[in-house]
Amino acid sequence: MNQEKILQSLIADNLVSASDSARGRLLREAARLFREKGYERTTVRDLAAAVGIQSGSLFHHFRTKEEILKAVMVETIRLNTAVMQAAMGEAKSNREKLRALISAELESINGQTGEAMAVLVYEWRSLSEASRAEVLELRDRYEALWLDVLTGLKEEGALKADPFVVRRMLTGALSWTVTWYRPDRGGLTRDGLTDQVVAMLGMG
Amino acid sequence: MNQEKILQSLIADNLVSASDSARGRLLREAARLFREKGYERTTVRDLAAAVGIQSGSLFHHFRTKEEILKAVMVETIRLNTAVMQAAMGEAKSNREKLRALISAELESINGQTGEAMAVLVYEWRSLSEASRAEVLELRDRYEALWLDVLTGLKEEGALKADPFVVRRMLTGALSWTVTWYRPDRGGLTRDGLTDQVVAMLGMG
DNA sequence: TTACAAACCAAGCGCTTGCTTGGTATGGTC
DNA sequence: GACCATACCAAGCAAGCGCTTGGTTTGTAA
Repeated sequence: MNQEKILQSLIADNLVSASDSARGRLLREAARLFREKGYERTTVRDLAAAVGIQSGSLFHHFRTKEEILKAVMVETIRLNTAVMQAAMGEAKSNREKLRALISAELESINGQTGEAMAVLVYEWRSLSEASRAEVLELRDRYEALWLDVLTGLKEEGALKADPFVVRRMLTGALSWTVTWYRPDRGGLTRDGLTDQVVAMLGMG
Repeated sequence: MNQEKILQSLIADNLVSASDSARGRLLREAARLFREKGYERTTVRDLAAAVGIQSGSLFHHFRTKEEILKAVMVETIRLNTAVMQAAMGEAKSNREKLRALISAELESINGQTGEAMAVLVYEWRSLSEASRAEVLELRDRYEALWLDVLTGLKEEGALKADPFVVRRMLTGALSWTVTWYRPDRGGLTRDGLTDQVVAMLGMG
């Protein structure tokens, strides 16, 4: 699988942690807890218990609790940016690229990295000013992928509305799916959901 | 103004607090602080300082800190449901009703009640199970307004996608505007933004 | 076997938190 | 003038918080 190869190379470059490492396991549990209870309501004792160590031992791996939150966010953006770039690489036209982006973002939000993506959306206020800047810079690079495609579609005349406005509407609509979309519980498949979004934009 | 009359009658029925009452002032400041820093990071000392009293005096008006959060949410939903019903009452067709709903929700999110609406979206995890149920019941009544109109449009053939899916996409897209839309800072007016959303649904 | 760093534990410090308590000022009612 | 409810203050308690500390176990390599 392509996504697996991307993950491997990111791990090799030390840009994200392997999920079977101590650090990776901690970050996965942290994402789960942060999403479930929120960052502030999750204590370092909760985090430690989730990976089976004492609370003090956390601070051997991370200097502060906030650093854990930042790591969850940074690694998630890195992974998803790489996955997006790969998904787009296979598409020829801008229409196909847009569909690939929508599908990939739905996968990010509702798949393996879903919990971390929710943390990214809901918990940015808990970051310090410095960490926020760092995360935002990565986020900007991710957003540039979208804007390139949408601007292309605008120039082709396929899109009438402002690319920035459309991207922002899509950000809200797609990230909100995390609160209601359950692909397992019958009904809509991920492809079906992607179809609906594309149709909503008048690009079916 | 019509909205003012609605507010007056809700105040008379004791369903929302007058903004010049002690309770109303506290709830307004609470919404501001909860949105700005998040519920957990806002201390009762912050809240008390914002209205110029001692922290202990808060508990003369509310039994717990959580009760303040619940009150912010409950009163906001009550007000916005009433405003929505009024906005829809003036519309004839389902198309007009949908436009009225979108416009009114954008107003809720980006106008006076914007801070409270953001709290409603971001802070529900901080509610106890009991409070959450109470808020959700009010929320369901609010959502029914949307679903009635969207289902009507579906039956008329004006809408192709599933009403539930469309409503959920709209919920995400519209509530997300709070993070980027600044009507004061030039550019898009509220009407212009409403136009773009309507057009996005193929109903321009 | 020795040496040493990484990973962890047990205990608890210092601080902040939500909330309680006992008491006081104010204004209206009989 | 006595009474009382409402709104508030000043002080602080008990619990929980992030994080530190000093010491122990575990894995690796010479």
